[in-house]
Amino acid sequence: MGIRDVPPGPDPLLRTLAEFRFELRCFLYFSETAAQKAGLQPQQHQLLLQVAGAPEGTILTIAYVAERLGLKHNSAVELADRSEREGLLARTVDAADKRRAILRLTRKGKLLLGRLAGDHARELNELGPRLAKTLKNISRYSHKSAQMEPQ
Amino acid sequence: MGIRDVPPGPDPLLRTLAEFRFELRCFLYFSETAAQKAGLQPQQHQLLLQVAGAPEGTILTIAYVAERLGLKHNSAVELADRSEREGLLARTVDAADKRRAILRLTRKGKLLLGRLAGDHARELNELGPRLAKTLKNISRYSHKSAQMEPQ
DNA sequence: ATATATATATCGTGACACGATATTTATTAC
DNA sequence: GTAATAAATATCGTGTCACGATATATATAT
Repeated sequence: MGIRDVPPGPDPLLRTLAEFRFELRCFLYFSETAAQKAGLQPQQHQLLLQVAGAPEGTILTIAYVAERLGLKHNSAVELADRSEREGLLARTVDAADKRRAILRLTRKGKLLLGRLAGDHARELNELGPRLAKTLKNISRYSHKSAQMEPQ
Repeated sequence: MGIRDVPPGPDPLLRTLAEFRFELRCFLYFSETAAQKAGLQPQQHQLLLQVAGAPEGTILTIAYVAERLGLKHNSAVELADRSEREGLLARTVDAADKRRAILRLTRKGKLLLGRLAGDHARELNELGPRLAKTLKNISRYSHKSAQMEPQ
C-alpha cells in the first residue's frame, strides 16, 4: 500500500488504466470460465442474467436484451436461438403485440443462473474493493495533479 | 437514490448483478467505439495499453501481454502480428534470450494510445462512482441480510 | 386502405480466439 | 559436451459469434 500502488516509471495514467483493464479482465475471465464450467456459453449466461434480473414490469423482448447486452438486434436473436435450442430459455409471441417475442427462463436456465450468481457475488466481493481503488487512482491521475499522499 | 437503487420484484442479487454487467457493458462499448473511431481494433487498443502501461522493468514479451490480456499465447502472437502490420507496434528479438520477442510502441501507437487514455479517464470518472455503488449493493445482497437503510 | 414504422428473423461475411503442432533457443542431465 | 527436456514464439485449420444487409410480419399513421 502507499506509493507502490502506482509505481513510478511510465505515465501513471497509462499505468493505472492498464491495471484497471487487467483487473477487469481477471473478473471477466473468472466469469467466462464459471459459465463454461456450468455448461453455458459466457454470452448465454449474460442473456439469462439480463432476463432474470430485469426490473419488475420490464417487457422482456429481444430489443430489450439487445440493448442491455450492447448487441445489435440480430445478434440478440441468434443468442436467444442458441439458448432456446439448449433449453435455457423460452420464447412466446406477445399476445398484445404479435411482433414481439417475450423471453423467459426455463427451470434449467434458472437453476444454472442461480448457481452462477452466488459464485459471482463472492468473486465480486473480493475483486470489488480493488477495482474501486484503481478507479480512484485513475481519477487522481487524470486530473494531472502532482501526487500528494497516496490512497 | 434510496430504495429505488435496487427495486423490489425479482431476486435483488440477480437484479444487481444484471445492473452491474450492464454498466460494465456500457463502459466496454464506449471503449470499443472510441478505439475504432481512433482507427484501432479494440483488442489492439488493449495490447498497446498493456505495453505502454507495464510497470517499470517489465520484460515486454508475448507471454507477458498474453497473461495481461487473458489470452493464450498464440492469440497474443496474432494480435501482435496485426498490430505490427499496421505500424502500431514493433517487435525485436531479445538479445539476452533469442526466443523472446520484445514489444514496444511506435510513435504512431503512442500517439493514438495517448488520445484514447484521456477519453477513457474522463469516461471512468463518470462511470466509476456508479460502478462502485453497484458493487457495494452486490456485497449487500450477497450476504442475504434483510436490507436496512439503502446506500 | 395504403404507406410507413417497428420487431423479429435469415443469410453471408469477417474478425478473432483457440487447440494442435512446428520451430527455435535455453536449460538440464548425464 | 551432447542428448534430452523445457520454454518462447510462430503457424495452421476450425469454430463461434457479432455484424450488415435484407426479408417478413405486425402495428400505427395518414
